[in-house]
Amino acid sequence: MLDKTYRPAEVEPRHYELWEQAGAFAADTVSNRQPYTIMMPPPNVTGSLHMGHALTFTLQDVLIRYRRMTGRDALWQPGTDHAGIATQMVVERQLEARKVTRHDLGREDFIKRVWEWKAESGGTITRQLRRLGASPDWAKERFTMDEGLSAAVRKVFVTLHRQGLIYRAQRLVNWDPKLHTAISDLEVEQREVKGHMWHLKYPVDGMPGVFITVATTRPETMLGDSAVAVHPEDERFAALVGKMVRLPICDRLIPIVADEYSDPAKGTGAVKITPAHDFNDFQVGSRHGLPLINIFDRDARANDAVPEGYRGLDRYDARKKVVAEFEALGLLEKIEPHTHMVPYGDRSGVVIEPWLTDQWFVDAATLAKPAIEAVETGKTRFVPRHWENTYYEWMRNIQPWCISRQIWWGHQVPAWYGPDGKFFVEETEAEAAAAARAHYGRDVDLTRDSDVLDTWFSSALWPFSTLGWPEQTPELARYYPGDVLVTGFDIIFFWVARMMMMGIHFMGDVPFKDIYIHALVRDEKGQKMSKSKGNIIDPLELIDKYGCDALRFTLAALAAQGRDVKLAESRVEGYRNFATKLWNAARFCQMNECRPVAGFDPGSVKETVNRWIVAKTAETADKVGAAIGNYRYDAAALGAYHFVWGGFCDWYLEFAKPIFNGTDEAAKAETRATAAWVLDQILHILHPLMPFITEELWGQLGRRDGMLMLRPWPQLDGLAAAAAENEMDWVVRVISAVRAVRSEMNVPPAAQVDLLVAGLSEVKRGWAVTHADLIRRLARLAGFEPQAGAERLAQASSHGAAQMVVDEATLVMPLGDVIDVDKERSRLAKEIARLEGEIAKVDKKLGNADFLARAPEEVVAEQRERRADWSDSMAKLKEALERLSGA
RNA sequence: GGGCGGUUAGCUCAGCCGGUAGAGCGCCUGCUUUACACGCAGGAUGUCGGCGGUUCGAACCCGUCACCGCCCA
Repeated sequence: MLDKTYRPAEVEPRHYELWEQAGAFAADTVSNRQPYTIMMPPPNVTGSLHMGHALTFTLQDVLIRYRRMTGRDALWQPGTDHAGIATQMVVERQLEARKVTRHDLGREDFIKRVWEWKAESGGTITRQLRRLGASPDWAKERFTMDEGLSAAVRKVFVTLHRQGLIYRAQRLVNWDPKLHTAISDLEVEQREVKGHMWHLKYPVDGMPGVFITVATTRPETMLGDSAVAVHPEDERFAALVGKMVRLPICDRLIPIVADEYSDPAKGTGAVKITPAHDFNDFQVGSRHGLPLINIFDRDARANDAVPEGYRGLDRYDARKKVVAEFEALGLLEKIEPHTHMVPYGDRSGVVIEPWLTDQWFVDAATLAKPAIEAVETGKTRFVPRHWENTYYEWMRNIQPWCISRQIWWGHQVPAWYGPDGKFFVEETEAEAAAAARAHYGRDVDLTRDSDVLDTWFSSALWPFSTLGWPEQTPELARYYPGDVLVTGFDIIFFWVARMMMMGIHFMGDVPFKDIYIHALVRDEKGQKMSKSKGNIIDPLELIDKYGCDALRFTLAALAAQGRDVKLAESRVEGYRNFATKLWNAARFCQMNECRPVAGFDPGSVKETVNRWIVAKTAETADKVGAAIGNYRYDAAALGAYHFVWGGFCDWYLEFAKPIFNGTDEAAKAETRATAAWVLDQILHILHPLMPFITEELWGQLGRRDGMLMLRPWPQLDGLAAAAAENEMDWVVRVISAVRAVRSEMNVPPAAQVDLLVAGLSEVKRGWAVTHADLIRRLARLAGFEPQAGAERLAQASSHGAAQMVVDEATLVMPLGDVIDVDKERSRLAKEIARLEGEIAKVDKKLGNADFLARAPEEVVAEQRERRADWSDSMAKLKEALERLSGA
């Protein structure tokens, strides 16, 4: 016998282990089933499970479990990425505690230390994924720094380099002065900052007393100015173009140039140009052939290119000194408060410095073209579709991708430098040596480029590198391209776009057919969860408290397309209650000996209740399956919830009670078998959403051949039963009507009252007789007379009665002294008034000639029918009111 | 400044192709009905953001405004 409540903590680890041991998660590469592939977006190896992971992996697991059940050879490819900067920072922080830097250790030892750390702590997130019930093919788990994946990275790098799509160049990059590395545009966060606009006066050379005033938010960069720019059509400065200014402090002559970059409406209309420290100025500089004066070192401290007193100052100290000196010179015109955007490194949190360095770049624009086309032509489809705009936006304006990073943890750039700086890009050192020998005509000492590649470079290869590429493995042939990529919108640029580019370039086909973009999980007030706000909800805590299935079900139910997921704990609690409800329904079935019957044919049941529930079950299986197939997780969850609670538990099991307590042995046996069958179907239908409780119940409710997880999804065709549905719906309506009136008229639940029914059609009279027992029971009736005549009605109501109308029939509940006749009168009057209102609305429509002429026939017919029904009901209610007047 | 999304019950959100506005939670009333109080039964609550338009008919389509959120510059 099942316990009274479901205890997830005892059940979940057990089933997970059984599944994993049985190899239930494994894809079957040699099977002849059609593959279904999901590439798991690899979480950072440093990571631990947060709510965003819980959402994305729940959604993926729902898909993969569903497809597995529908007979597909399902591969959910798991793994983690090495998260270059993040991981290096973790290990450096550990070293810091012992007052050691990575430089003290040296590169080789440091990397060894990172691997050690990975071995110890790198499995956190994959262990936590198991707690979420995720069912990827763990045997195929990969890591972006694996030998195989590293080989793929080298191959891609070398190939793209030979194709001219990777090149080395000196350009301004986003330099992180704390981490001492370049980072990509995407890793830069623009923050609004309240700063100042300093107005600096530059004396024009050869024109004593004439100044040109420039406005800047970064006065310290004037040390690297190589021009002042004004708009070519700005008359205020026309006379000055071509003149020189004598740069204060530096005592350097720099030109005044005309360039459209200068906005006459902004600041003073004249702008200082520092080509080596500003992306826009860099452009201006190259248009006018201006020198690039780099004034900072890698820490963003002033270097030797500036006057002596400034050398070694960091940028903010240099700023103060510059401003002070301008003031002392009388060249500081004014300071205005000014709010502007300042770039911050998303990892280090320090202000990023545009800095001139040698870096490796990918020609992203070239790779983007076919990737854009793939979405335009529908080879890859975004769901919801509007995300393709975001994708296009970025892809069509894509900039060269700086892929080198000045850190140690990652894939080292496969380029070797000869003594003269000439480099050789090869997959191995030996090949580089051979290339060098061919070039120099002798063996030379080569030095490998010390940079590593952006983590996203290796992640971009994930859809094929994990399958063995560049080897032509059976997995690669079978599982590429994937069916769907499930991820958050925040990663479209970082990752989705890059997988598209690399997949198409190297595999000749898109990496996935669908891209399902889900929203962010926010707190119940819609705020983004963050440590600083302290509003983080830990999925593992929710799992501990409510069970994994409750959390999964909640996330699925809230994952409506195009909406943020606003998570309130009360929702999780509610779905925990749903799990308990299911558990207790199963317990009830068990107590009533509803055991699965071998060879049970749901199509052959005789009892109306059974035909009815069988049909509803089939509908639900279809609906839920279709919803999952269309990524309508909310519809899948709510459809299942509604059927299980609102159909099976609330009605079917209640209908079954009188049968179980009755004497019709054939009906009893059939109902037991049906209940067991329906429950089994429910377990199947709910399994992708709630894998643990369903597996547990599956095990407890019968002797089974295998685990639920590997059972086929219910294919229930030909079980529709419209007649049975009409019949049972009517029974439900009658019972509901009686209950509502009892409640409204304050008839105590314990009071057993009679019910008389008059005016039933012949068909419904048959239904009433068939279901008399259960109507009596569920409406808590003593006597039930389905064929009361008019005089019986009059007689019964003359002593005080509650009356109601269901379709063509009038129901009378004699209540004698219990009833407050006035209250019943006003209740009936209110109901009549309501119907009058409805009828008036329909009459207005039907009285409109345009409506009759233009609306489709069936809509008009429907309105007519509705009117007829309502007016019948109203007439009956009026009669009821008449009868009561005599009381 | 450009783009996207949103505005429906107290809260969180559904609402397919335009044709009687729904769910969960919360709230109120009653209930030891032999599966379940993590429950049962019943109930109340709507200017579908504003305005204008299209239409026989608009929560839904179009325009516009307001507000909220996000992305990009």
